[in-house]
Amino acid sequence: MTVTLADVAARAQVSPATVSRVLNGNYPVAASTRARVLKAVDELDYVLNGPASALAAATSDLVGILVNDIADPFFGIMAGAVQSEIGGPGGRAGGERLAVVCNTGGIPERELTYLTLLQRQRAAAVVLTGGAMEDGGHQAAVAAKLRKLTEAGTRVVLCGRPPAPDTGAIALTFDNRGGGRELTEHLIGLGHRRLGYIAGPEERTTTRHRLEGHRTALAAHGIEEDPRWTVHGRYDRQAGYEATLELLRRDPTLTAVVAANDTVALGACAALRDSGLRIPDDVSVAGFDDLPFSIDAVPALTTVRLPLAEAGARAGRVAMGREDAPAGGIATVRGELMVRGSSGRPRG
Amino acid sequence: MTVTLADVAARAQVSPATVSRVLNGNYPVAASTRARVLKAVDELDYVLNGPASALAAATSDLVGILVNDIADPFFGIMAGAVQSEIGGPGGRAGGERLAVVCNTGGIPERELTYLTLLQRQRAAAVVLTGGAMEDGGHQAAVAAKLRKLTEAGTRVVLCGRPPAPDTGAIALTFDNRGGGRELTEHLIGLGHRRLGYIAGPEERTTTRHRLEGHRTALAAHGIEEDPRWTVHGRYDRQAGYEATLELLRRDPTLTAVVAANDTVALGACAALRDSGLRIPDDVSVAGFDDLPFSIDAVPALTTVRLPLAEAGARAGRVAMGREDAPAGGIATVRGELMVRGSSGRPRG
DNA sequence: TCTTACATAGAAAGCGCTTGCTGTACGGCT
DNA sequence: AGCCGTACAGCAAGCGCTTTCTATGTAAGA
Repeated sequence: MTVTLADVAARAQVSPATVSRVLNGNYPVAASTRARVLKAVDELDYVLNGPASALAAATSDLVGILVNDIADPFFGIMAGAVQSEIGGPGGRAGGERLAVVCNTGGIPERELTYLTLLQRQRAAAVVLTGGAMEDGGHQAAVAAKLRKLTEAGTRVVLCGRPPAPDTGAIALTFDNRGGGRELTEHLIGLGHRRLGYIAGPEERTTTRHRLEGHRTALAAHGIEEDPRWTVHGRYDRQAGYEATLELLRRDPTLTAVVAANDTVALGACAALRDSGLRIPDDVSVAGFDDLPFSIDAVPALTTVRLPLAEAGARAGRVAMGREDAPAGGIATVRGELMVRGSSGRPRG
Repeated sequence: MTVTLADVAARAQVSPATVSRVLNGNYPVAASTRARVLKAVDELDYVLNGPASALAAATSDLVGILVNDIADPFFGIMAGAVQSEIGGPGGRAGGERLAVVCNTGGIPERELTYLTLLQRQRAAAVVLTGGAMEDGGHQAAVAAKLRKLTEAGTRVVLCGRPPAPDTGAIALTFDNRGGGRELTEHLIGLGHRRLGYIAGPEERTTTRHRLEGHRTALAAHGIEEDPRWTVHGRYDRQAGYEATLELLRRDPTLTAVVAANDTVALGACAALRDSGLRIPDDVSVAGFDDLPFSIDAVPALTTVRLPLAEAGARAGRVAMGREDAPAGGIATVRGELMVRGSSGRPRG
């Protein structure tokens, strides 16, 4: 049998109530008593029963973090930052909180299941990172779930995700549209007029917003877009590789390739190299996110830097109520254009 | 007030016991009754109270995964694989389990705190990934904790970590020593005799084992190592960059640089390039792990591929009792040498 | 027809903790 | 000296669920 509060109480010659109060430190206990209790706890190697405590107190110290792909540093960086702020071990603030990182794999139903699981655990807060799926029914279902959570007192923060109106969720949204526009404008400014675009999976807000930004820039400069210039694919290297080959096949005269994110851009670079094209002399390449490895690409990747760690940290603080929510519950986080070696003037 | 089991019972005109049994499906319930209960659950939007359930049943559906750095794909890939196997949402197997990814940041005390937190939550299983710290006291403390956990019925699996004897923990250990040896032998085989080594942080098993492998190879070929050829640093790009400059400063005649992992190797490449040296013509570079971006380095990185996803998946299955533990509770996972463009014959 | 067994459903006793309320000293007042 | 406020400590009632044991209705066996 494991050691219980009562065992500690018996050994310290006090009531269980007193032990509980010593452990929670939310009620006056005489120093001598406290010492006696602590000694007993130590001697018996007592560990609080989390579920019992959560049940009785109707609160929990679990914080959920939903990510699309935990193996992708884009999410890893945000998740790590959130975690560092929620006052888990190492965080100075109050009680120890346990961060639960949930990997949805970008699968709508999994996202919902995890939210239910978190709701079941009576999570103290939930942070949803990354773009949302655009399937109508799913969005409504998620919104309903989020509303339930906030109503039950769980703080919900969206990090790098569009706002979810009327759910009580706080949103720190990335300005994907603005970043996309800026990036493409940079290329247009260099003289590019024929730009391929490798978009992410369809039905994703991130994908759509970045693409919209790209198109806005084209339109603003009177560039008519050829439908063949856009290819959709997953957010991974291989998709970038294949999409680039496809782009090249469709229109070998392209002078630039804009990728939905850095990982995809890396695949694009590989495809271009394998096709005997030089970067940026023959074709310029641009990514998005500015993940750590982007600067190590050769040539270094021109991209839009998203302050992932900062945004994650802020999301964590907001989730813990340690920082005020932005006005209106919505804040926009801007990206910063990073011009590097992979983009240059088009040939000729 | 939130909806409770009793509410559902009342609405379905059955006892709470019956509702519980329908929900858990571990006791015969007439089909008609079950349907009625399920209907009530649906209508009331009932969500089980996790803590209460865990308390009463003395079990929990939480599975902990400890990682050193969640922003590092090395850990992200393993964590994702573990998670995909523990039967969380998406996993077909039985109950929904919640994976708790805990970021220790490589800090000993945090590791311990997280283990206590997991113990407090009565986690069903715990997977510890990556190398262990070699601080004696800490190791003993962790071992004691692990023993407690296994004694309490929590399954403990070490993934990519040396075995912890007498703790009841199951170990899937990476053959870092063998990989390190093979890698260096490859370079020696190419003709290198003056090899720099950028090791990871000291007091880490991974660091030590890889370095030992390297030295074993040198010794086997009668190469006397110059103490100046080894530099320690963090497992990140910047550390690799700085260490490489330091190495070059100490001995400009080095013809190869072996890094503790791929990320460090990338930093090394950058430093070499910035120093006007060509890879591999002037200096060969090698990494370890074969993370996804390694193949995109220019030239592609010679490295040792560790089957992170496979190991993680296996660890997950073992943790769930879905796969038998290896004989003796210890299995060694080998790496595979990947020879690519970053290594070549030394000049001259 | 009466017993024996089986399939379900309910009653109730906790699981280990928190917390509102109720003592009980003790020191400082008037 | 008598009273009250303060500072602790304990009692006991749950928190919402699981599960053992018991009760009941029914089908099968004698």
